[in-house]
Amino acid sequence: MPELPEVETMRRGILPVLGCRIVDVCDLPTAWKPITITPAAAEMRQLVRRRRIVAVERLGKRVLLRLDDDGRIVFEPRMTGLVLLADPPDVPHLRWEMRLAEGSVSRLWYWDRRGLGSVRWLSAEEWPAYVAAKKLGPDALDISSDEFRDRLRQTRRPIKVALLDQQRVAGIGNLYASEILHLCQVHPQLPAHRLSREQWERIHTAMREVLLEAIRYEGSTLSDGTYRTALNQAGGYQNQHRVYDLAGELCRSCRHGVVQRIVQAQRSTFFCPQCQTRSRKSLHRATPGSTPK
DNA sequence: ATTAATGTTCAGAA
DNA sequence: TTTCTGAACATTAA
Repeated sequence: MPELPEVETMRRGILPVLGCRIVDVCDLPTAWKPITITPAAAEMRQLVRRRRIVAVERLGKRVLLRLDDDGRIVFEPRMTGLVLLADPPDVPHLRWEMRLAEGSVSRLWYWDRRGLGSVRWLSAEEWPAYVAAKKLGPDALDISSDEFRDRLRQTRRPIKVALLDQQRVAGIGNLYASEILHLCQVHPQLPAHRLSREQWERIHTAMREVLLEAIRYEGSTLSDGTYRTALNQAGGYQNQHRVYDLAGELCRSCRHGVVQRIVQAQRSTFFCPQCQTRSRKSLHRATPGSTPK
């Protein structure tokens, strides 16, 4: 479940590898099916040994190490992957190791409990082709309001489902989609192609606010505790959630509605039926007594 | 003790 | 073309 804020926190957490030289990389043996690591160990080793790490980047939910030959090592954590500099949660789920020199850290690990994630090396030429093949959209923190609207309004799917489409905008996952729509008071079931310009503006603003605030708190560590920072610390944004996993609780914004859980595209959506209106009209801020029942 | 729920992406079906 | 479903996987709660 690492989404943009969690992956950005990983990126920032491993910044100490900037400028380091790669000594070696190796797959770590695990009791279960190996994760996707390409190219295979021997070839990967040849390709990255002695290369220097010149940038630590992120696109959507992926972390990238750019090397001095413009090749890239790409981590895609999917559900339970972590990029770590120290103190792995356990040893059995360590999947891959990089040894480093000429800097302040000597090891970087990829850890993945469920093993759905991957580690890849892509040449300078392969990287843009990879992004094109995946049809990855612009990063949620880079996209302009106009492009955001242009890309998202071209579907009849519910806005909540559209926000999860990484080909339209990259980085939003199930948790933050609910939080974003709650902040801007847009009903999650509204078809994307029917939203007003004003609503698009509000969603774009809320998207930036929620993601940036979640990064400030170093992401959300849910009750399963899987997500950790690069130094194996829990994030803090789970305590700031307004609707996610809070079904049945009184809405913290309007103090009127009860948070609902519905299912859209086989995923949980949480929202407040009182303040997330189905109307396209602009917001009339809830005034005391104006909304009986 | 078996079953359901969890969450991201992709292949394949409707 | 677009949208929907199921599989991949491991762990925990019911």
